[in-house]
Amino acid sequence: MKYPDAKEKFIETWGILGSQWGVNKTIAQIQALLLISPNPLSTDDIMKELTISRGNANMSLRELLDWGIIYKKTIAGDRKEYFVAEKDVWKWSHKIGTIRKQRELNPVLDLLQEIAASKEIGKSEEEQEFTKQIKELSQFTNQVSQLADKLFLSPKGELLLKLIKMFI
Amino acid sequence: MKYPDAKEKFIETWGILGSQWGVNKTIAQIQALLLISPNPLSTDDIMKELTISRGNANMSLRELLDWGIIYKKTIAGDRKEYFVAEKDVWKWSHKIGTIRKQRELNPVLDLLQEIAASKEIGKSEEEQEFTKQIKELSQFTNQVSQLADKLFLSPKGELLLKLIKMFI
DNA sequence: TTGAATTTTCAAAAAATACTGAAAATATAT
DNA sequence: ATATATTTTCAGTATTTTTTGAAAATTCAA
Repeated sequence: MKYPDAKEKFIETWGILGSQWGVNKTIAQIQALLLISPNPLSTDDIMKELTISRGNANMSLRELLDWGIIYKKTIAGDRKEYFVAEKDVWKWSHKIGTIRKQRELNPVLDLLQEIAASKEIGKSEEEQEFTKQIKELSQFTNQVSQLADKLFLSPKGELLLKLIKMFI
Repeated sequence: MKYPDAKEKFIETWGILGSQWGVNKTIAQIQALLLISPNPLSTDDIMKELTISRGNANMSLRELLDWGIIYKKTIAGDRKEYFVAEKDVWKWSHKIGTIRKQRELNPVLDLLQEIAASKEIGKSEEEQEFTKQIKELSQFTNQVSQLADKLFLSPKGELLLKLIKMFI
């Protein structure tokens, strides 16, 4: 596969992957584009490359900035704003993971814990099964969550991955 | 929180979580409903409980069956089909993880490897940066993927989680 | 200041996704 | 075989999500 095809296919595929996992396609594609770009790109560059509107580009860039996985960059003597991606895979995946865990998973974990701890739920077969399942789910997700936190908090990842490999 | 509220909130929240992660809301809600139900439920039970159409219930149930996280159950002397959830958290999350990895992640991993190995990509600054980023991404995802496989392959999870905790 | 360049906003349009409901197909009892 | 219960299908509809594009706001150089 030659470069232009490989590039297009990568951006396209990254967009599809995003949308399958709840990330807007354009947002994922802009990240992909900036990830592989050796220099900062302006909004116009991005609009042209992905054939999207200014509004869409602007909103998507803002979201990527909010996630902290792209940065603004000014170029001397140029009024336009330019953007660069955080290129360290570990850093940006860490940020995405942390934010999504906090925004989307934590509310569920909190609800599970609240229900699991509730004294108001009775002893009928139905309510017992409910409590049992919620407790198991709560315990399981806490374990996974802890593991994720520890993975993410470890400085680089490679280290831990190697460590884990050793023990399996 | 009393049982009916807790139940409703759990099903609702599980549906929201699903849709944030690319799983149809109804499908997630049906799984939630079956997870906490002490007895098998019929299509009509599910339709009534979630106020959804027969068509929707049928299609969603089929998908959950395809994933292997719910099962059909017949009740003697009753013509209707009933459904039960796989209740072991480790088992059903393992199945979901495996299927989604295979369907959605593997194509991306394959593409990354193909590009990373391509001899057709040149030496311009742009193409070098491209190859570099693809290689890093490929290496990183392979590590994560291997870790995930090993986690999922370990018989129960608890074991490994404890092991990991020990070494952190 | 003024005005041109640039960015932001957001109502409206388009696209993607999910859901309904009734007809068709299938299964089962008599 | 026939009638009845049950399940499946899918065209049409509704809903949600995404995108556009042009007006408003902002920035900045002269």
